[in-house]
Amino acid sequence: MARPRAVSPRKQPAQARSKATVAAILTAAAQVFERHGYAAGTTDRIAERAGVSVGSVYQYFPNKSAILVALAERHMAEGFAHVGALLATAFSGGPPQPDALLRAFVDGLIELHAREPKLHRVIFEEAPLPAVLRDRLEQLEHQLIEQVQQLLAGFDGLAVPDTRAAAYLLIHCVEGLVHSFVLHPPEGVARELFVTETVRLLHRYLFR
Amino acid sequence: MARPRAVSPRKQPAQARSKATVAAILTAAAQVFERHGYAAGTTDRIAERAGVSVGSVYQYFPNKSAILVALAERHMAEGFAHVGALLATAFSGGPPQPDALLRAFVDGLIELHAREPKLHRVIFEEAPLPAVLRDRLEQLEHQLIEQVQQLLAGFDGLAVPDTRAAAYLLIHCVEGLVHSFVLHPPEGVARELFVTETVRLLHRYLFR
DNA sequence: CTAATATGTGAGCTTTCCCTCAGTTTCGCA
DNA sequence: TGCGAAACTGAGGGAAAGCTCACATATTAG
Repeated sequence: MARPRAVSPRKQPAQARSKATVAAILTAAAQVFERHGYAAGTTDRIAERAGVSVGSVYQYFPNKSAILVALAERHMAEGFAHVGALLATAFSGGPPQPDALLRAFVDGLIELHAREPKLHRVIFEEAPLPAVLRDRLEQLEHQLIEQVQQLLAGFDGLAVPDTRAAAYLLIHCVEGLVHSFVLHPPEGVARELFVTETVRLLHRYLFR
Repeated sequence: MARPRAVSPRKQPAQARSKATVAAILTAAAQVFERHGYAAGTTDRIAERAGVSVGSVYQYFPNKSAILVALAERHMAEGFAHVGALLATAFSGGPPQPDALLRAFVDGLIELHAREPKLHRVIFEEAPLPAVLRDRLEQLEHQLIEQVQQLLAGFDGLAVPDTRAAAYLLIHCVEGLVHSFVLHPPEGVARELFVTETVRLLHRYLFR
């Protein structure tokens, strides 16, 4: 198990064929990582699942870690697109009711996690992400908190002493709840009930 | 990297010397897993750090996974003892005020996570725990939910429609929040503020 | 003191896995 | 159709990690 060396430049896919190969590799990698985790998700297995030889994998990815990074970037891009679209909808009819917004947020996060739940876990919990990505994630979280904070500041009837702390709690509370809910679906708590209760929790925390 | 084979029986430490060895191995393993993670926490490194040879490690643990399991069991035992003592204190002067109880709960969980935060992460997120332990954990979670549910049912002024759902939300919300807080300490949200706000969140969710 | 047992050692066997590269096939184009 | 470039192949090199075992040392019992 050689340590990943300095990232060497790799070919960019030019022909349609090679683009399909890269796509197949990423899809396969997602499946393999989901099933086996990162450590046991070998590049040979990824290649096999993609219907391609190992050599082809290393034509486009300098090492195994790069595959994970590409996957993480794709996952995050999809996530932001999804949530963005959702918020756009919520805002489409003028400033939305807080409850509608909260519900959209919770629902969106569930969809997001439910999309590739195990992969999400591998990316954000199990695998050793390069420092670059870790930093980027942290930065994104800061931005998110800032945005939520400003959103909160625009609401009437707010009952929190510190909007920054409130934004922090809000985000991590929802993230934690949804994460648990998707990864270990509880008995006796259906999705509808879960969402309703989560929204109620947030509402009562935020508003008087 | 050989796959862990069927667990073979190992010696139990009999003399004082070997008990010390086992203790040293566990301590070393905790440190090594904290620093390097599970996959990169090699048995050679653990042995070196413990000041013993690899052979000694394999006298008492059939494989690397068994070391993690022992560590997990110790971690969990300490955790339950800690929380148990804390709740006992909270109940020592008759039935406690909900807020005092919630605060004790949140504080206790923070202490618990802050004790060995990285090891906690390795055990519960990164490493592939054997199915047996996974099951036991799930069972413990069920019990915890049940207990919290009964505790809730004894309170006056409850404002939740479904105590089981409320217990579920309560536990996972706190767990998620504390987990984030300890592992990625936020800027601008001190511990005191964090605890106060978390308690407030829980209180407002639960009570009218 | 001596024998029996418990504990400890560490070189190295075996397996696994990342990754390379010499050679082959396919594609785009004139 | 033929040629250069792009894409692909897969056996195997090299290195790391889990684990063993023949041997050495410490402890205890009689």
